[in-house]
Amino acid sequence: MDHAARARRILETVAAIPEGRVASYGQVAELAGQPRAARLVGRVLRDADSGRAIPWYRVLRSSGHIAFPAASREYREQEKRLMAENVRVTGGRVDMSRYRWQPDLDELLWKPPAWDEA
DNA sequence: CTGATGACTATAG
DNA sequence: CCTATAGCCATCA
Repeated sequence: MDHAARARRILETVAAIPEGRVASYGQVAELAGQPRAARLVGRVLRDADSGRAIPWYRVLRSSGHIAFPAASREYREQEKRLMAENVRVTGGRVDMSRYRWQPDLDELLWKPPAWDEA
């Protein structure tokens, strides 16, 4: 599989993340059939963000932290978009145990997070 | 070819 | 929670 194909699969995976849910770079890489290519996911998103309308903001570090510097414009943009989908972001961090996207199991027993404020 | 560089991650202290 | 280390993968000087 060449670079273009790998990038395409990564973008498809990111595009599949449902609204109100998030995934880590490593998780996206794995779901895209490329374990240990977390860094590649970041690079692909970097190269693709101009133009396409993929939900890049639904991808976070495994810790749940936004990958951009807190002072950056990207950081604020990502935080804003996530909150707009009811994804709680506190201190630049998202509770992964709560918003992590789980493809298979998910479609069956997940109910929309109309809440906020535990 | 070699070394440095990231939208990364896991493991130790 | 924080820092330090060591892997990781593609790109670039």
